Amino acid sequence: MDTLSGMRLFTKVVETGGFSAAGRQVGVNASSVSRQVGRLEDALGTRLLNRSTRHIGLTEAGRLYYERASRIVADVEEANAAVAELNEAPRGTLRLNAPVVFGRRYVTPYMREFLEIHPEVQVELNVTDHYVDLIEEGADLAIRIGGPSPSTYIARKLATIDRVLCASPEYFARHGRPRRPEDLAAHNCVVLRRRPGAVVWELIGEDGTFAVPVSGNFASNNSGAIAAAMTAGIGIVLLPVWMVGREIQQGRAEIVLGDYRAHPTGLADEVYAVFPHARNLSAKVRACVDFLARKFRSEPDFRIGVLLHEAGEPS
Amino acid sequence: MDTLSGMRLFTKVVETGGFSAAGRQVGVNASSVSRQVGRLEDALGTRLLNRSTRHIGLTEAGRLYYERASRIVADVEEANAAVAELNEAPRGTLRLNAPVVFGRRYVTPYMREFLEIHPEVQVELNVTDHYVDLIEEGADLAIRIGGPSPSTYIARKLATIDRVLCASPEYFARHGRPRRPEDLAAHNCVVLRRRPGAVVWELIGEDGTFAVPVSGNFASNNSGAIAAAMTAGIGIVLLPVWMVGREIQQGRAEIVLGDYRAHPTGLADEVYAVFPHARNLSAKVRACVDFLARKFRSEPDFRIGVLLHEAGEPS
DNA sequence: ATAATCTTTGCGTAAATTGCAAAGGTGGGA
DNA sequence: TCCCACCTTTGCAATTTACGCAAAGATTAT
Repeated sequence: MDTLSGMRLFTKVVETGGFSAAGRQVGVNASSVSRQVGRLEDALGTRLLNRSTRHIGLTEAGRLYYERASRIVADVEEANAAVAELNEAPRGTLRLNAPVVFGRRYVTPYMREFLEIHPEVQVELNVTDHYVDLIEEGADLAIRIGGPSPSTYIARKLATIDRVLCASPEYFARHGRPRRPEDLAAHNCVVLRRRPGAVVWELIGEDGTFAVPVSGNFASNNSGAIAAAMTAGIGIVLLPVWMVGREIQQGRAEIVLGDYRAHPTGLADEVYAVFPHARNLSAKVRACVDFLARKFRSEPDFRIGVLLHEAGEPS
Repeated sequence: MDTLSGMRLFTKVVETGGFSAAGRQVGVNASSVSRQVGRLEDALGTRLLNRSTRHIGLTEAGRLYYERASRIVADVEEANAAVAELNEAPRGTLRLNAPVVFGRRYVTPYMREFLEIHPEVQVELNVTDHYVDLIEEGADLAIRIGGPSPSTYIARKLATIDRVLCASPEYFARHGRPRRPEDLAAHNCVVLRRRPGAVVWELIGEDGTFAVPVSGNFASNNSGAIAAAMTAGIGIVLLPVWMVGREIQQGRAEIVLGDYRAHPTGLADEVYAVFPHARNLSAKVRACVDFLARKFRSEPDFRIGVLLHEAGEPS
């Protein structure tokens, strides 16, 4: 039986001085009140109320129980209110995980505005490139690039980031520029490879989609290393624009095949917010996810457009 | 839904670190635990636990709620224990009502032993001959003589008190003694009369039952006044032995027709314990009622025997 | 790789609860 | 003094709710 409901009704009966009055105030039939209080009494093994048709009197046990019950009922309501209040608006500590480089560039800077919008939120940002289990870590939210996440979690895509083909001017000076997607097969391509196997770059242009098997004498599972290899002149890379934008603007890298777009692979060009289950999602997590999604949608660093204009190539 | 049960299970889950473990400890199916906690979360509108198949993690709201919930659960158990403790043995304040004279003679004196037997009981004795409503008065128990009680209450008969026919020696000297029940009709009988109407004394003897209409030039609704009238020599009375025992022993009254017993009328010769409803009767009330019933059963003042022996009449 | 364990959900049955109506009873007003 | 309004309780039928079992989906340890 529902002890708490019985306690609530019991206190109401005591306060209103009758079963009918209590029922009217709570909005249930008087018979329900009678039965619930009766059940409570049976569960306690004691009579709490002495009833006559006209008056209600508290037993000694009833007096004893009433004081405790009314406090308990109040405590429950307070607990509910506390939880509700916590979630009616973003509030509390948000434990956030993000990759090192991406986080430093595109999460931390935005947090200033997020904290201004939600003054009752405290952010605890944990940057790491290692995979951490959200629940074990006690984290609320993780920003992840690429990889799939266990089905225990919800992954919401925050952004798809354009990737560009580029290499250093030095490389192009020595090996020439590819003019068509197929040309890439003959170039030294520096690929991001997380697990053994062939790598295929899929390029989409006005003249169709091209899947080009690429290879080279350098590969890595870390896109930062790929970028460094590109800067070092090792070969052509296909990287998210934010990773190579600065090099391009500074002339240390040049875009090729700018008319083509890379087909998203989910390896390095999709940004996800990962958090435990969507049902009853806390307001702070929802707010942060929405905030980042909005910001990332208009983040110029994720789009190739600007770079092409600056580089002088037609989009 | 049963909020309290949900809270209890939620705290158990937190403490045991899993739904299955909690279920095993409480003795319910793990699915029930899952659903109850889920219902609680839905009711609160917040997720309390982050679950993976292996680990359980508290949400911030969960942490907040856990502290309150565990305290509430403990409070409820304490409240239940307090009430149970109050009733596992006679304990607490017993508010007792009794008639003035009868109470002074046969209740108060016994209370000393009762209080020694039940050291945790405090008795608050209210003596009055007025009818008081138990519930309005806040009383637990009333000792009543005779009268019926409203059906709201339980009336348990504690004793039936023998009544004796007697008058003062002076009266007998002037009017003679009745030898047969029928003789009473010719005597001046002092009757207890609560409402208008004829009074009939029913006497039961070895030779049969006799219903004798009696009358006289003095009547009252108060048995003390009847006794006083008898002592004053006004006439013959039919009174409970305890009211006239002393007078008989001191020779100020003499028994007649001692071989006959009065049929109980419920006017002055039945002692009741009256208390609200028997279900979930508190231990202190039960103890007191049982105690008085036991005492009254062996109370010599209620039996005619001793008086007859002392008076020299055969029983 | 396999087995064991954990959470969740579908499903059928069992139990509990609710509102309505009637009964039994009390107190105030005419 | 009688009558009426109101109170509490209980029977009854219908609805809602809860429970256990079994299976699914998934992860960890052997």
